[in-house]
Amino acid sequence: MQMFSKACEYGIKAAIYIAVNSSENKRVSPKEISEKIDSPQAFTAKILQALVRHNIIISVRGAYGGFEIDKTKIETTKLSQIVYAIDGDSIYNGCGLGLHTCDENHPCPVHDKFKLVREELRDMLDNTTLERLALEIKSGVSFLKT
Amino acid sequence: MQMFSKACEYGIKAAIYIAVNSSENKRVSPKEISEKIDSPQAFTAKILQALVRHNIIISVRGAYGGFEIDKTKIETTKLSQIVYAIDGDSIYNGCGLGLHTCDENHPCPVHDKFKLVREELRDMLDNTTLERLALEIKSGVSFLKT
DNA sequence: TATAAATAGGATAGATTTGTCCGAAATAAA
DNA sequence: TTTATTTCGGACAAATCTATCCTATTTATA
Ligand code: FES
Ligand code: FES
Repeated sequence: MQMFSKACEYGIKAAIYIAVNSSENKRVSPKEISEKIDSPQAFTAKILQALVRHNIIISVRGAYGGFEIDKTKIETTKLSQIVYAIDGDSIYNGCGLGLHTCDENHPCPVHDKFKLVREELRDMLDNTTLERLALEIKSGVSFLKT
Repeated sequence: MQMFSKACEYGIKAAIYIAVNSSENKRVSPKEISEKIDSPQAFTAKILQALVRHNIIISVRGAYGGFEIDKTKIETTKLSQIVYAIDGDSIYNGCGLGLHTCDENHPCPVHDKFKLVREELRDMLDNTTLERLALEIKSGVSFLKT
């Protein structure tokens, strides 16, 4: 079960790391980020660009630049927004067995159960904020690598 | 969210189609299967071989051959066995954010929630038999394509 | 204005997954 | 025993995902 793509994994962890630092008014570089979340640097930079385009994080070009996230956005940004920016809406639509449409009136054999699991995942993504995840990292309750 | 690989999707649907037919004492060919479940024929044949190697279905070579499944096995085979035969145990282990190990004492930021979703998926796979899925197809409650 | 530092973005390479092709091996029936 | 049929299995091809490299562009500071 590949819940998220690699790109999405890196994006989530990078966003959390940026949130942790922005809460302390520190801008961070792709180099630092990829070291701290254990991800390939150039690939991570690409993913950061996507998060910038979706207005989840802010990039500052030029000397003394880097990535940061608006403090108010740390509180409001949900995991679902990050996943959407990178993987699109594939979480919400699509049949678990690849039928052309996931439809109550024309369900595949695992539709009912699959839908439950997916709903739970959706709730999880919709109800988890960057703020909470960043706090858990700061307090040492959870970790971004190893 | 790619819950199952394409190979796994095809494998599940193929196994159900074979079960439906074996319950009526009909052997089926990869050609017929792939038409009925809307999957690429040669690729599907490869996946069927994996199911044969894992003793989930039986293949009969030569003229009048094809694939079938032991009637007693229709009742006992669980979805989890099919998934395991094709995708391995990736459903049960591995961190949702790619940490080297998924560990209660060193959890990633989404560990608790992720674990819940995964447990639910695991229960679903462990408690769903081929028999029930085949019956739902026969009764027209669910569908294998479109 | 010149320079150094940093992100943006296109081109490309590697890895994995998905999919195809074809000959070999097996089997039932004529 | 021959033939037609069918799965098996290896080689190969295409598509997608992951990852790297290099140059352009932007910006702060001297
Ligand atoms: S139709 Fe397959 S998951 Fe809904
Ligand atoms: S450590 Fe990430 S899911 Fe368990």
